Amino acid sequence: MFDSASLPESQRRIALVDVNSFFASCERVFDPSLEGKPVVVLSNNDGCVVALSKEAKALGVKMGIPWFKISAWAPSVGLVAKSSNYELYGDLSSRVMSILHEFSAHVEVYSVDEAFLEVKGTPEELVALGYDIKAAIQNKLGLPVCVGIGRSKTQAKLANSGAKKSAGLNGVCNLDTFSPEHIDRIMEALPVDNIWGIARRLSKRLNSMGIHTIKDLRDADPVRIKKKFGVVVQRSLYELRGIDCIKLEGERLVKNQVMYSRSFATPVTTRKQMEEVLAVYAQRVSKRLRKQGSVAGALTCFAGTSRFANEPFHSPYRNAVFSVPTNDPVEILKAASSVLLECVEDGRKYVRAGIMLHDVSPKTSHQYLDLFTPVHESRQLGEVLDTVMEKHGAFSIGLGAAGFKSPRHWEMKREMLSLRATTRWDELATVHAK
DNA sequence: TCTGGGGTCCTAGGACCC
DNA sequence: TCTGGGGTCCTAGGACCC
Repeated sequence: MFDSASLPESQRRIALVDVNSFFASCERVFDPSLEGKPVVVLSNNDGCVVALSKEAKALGVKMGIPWFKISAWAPSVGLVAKSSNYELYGDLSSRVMSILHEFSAHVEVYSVDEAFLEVKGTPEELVALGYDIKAAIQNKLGLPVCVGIGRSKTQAKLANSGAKKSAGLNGVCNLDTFSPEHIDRIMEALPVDNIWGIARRLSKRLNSMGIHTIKDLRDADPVRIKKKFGVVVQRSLYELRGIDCIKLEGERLVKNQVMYSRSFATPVTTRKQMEEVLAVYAQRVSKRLRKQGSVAGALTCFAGTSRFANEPFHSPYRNAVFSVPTNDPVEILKAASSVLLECVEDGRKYVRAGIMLHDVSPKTSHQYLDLFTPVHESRQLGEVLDTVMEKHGAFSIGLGAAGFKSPRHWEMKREMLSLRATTRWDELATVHAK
């Protein structure tokens, strides 16, 4: 463990550790033949590109492009596509995070592939620490990371993108090692939307006020910025100056909102089919809720036709409130279908649907009387479904319309799936001796 | 033919209260 | 006929993130 306790508070810094092209790098861990090749990972249904290796970026492939638009061209440039394998990524992610805990007592897991760490030390010590972290994750997992270090999360983000872009830094960038003049030059060269928290809309409005670069925002008047853009942009401004306003948080294990939503492999066109969909989705969303030990007080249920079709875009959604907070799949299904099915129209081509649960709270906080406990919940139906599916597969049991043995036509398509090598015994990687 | 999924935080405005 | 002002809570929607 890096001992930071004896160092003064003024040497406290924030490091952002981020796995390079995370999904693509995970694919490479168990398929070394992908090393050095352009690789993309596709969203569910093999729809769009959601992750790209550096070689794929160099070919000009863009994040979010639909796979069907480049699949014919891909072989001619050696571009390899993989379906997303979230089981594998999730497992490697938790291994990365546990390694990071060896380097700091305070780690905030920010997303599947990045974390903020509290670190202390002189600028040189912190650069050395960055290389240690990088080497540990490379050696233990075979995943490449970059480390950015600054006085605030926003500075750490900026440093991290520097570490990624500038080959001379070898993947570690500590802003404290640059002179103020050098930092000015860096900030002057970067458009304001390179900042964490400033995207297209805000940067357009900032531009119209004459704020074009990161330096422009850093040096702007905070009061004026707050008045025009609110506290969020003002915080970014202070963070750029090195005042940390966005505190390091603990890991958020319990979500305030839980959603299950999927696009269909082929459109759903009738209420009857939509009812099947909701039955499956209710089961899955309630499983997520039970997994974090919560109950929900309300839900939103939605469906949508394609934005890209000739027919007018139609996306009905409805809310429902439970009389008693619940995680019971039967209650969730009843509520979802009663509100959504009345606004779903036979004959339309729905391409997606979802169920979102709100007012999520810990189950233990509701010590309500037996009288008010939904009858299915009192029989632990949700847990029974979880157990049977765990043992006999996702289609072995289901609620009402979802209780079919075979997959439905609208179920997800993943044609280029890699092995779930770290979580399934029957999908272990095979090593071939030469 | 084929265009992702799962979150967070903030704000403005309405409802309601005294 | 006249019709305040301040506070809180809730919700929908916007913007952002990965």
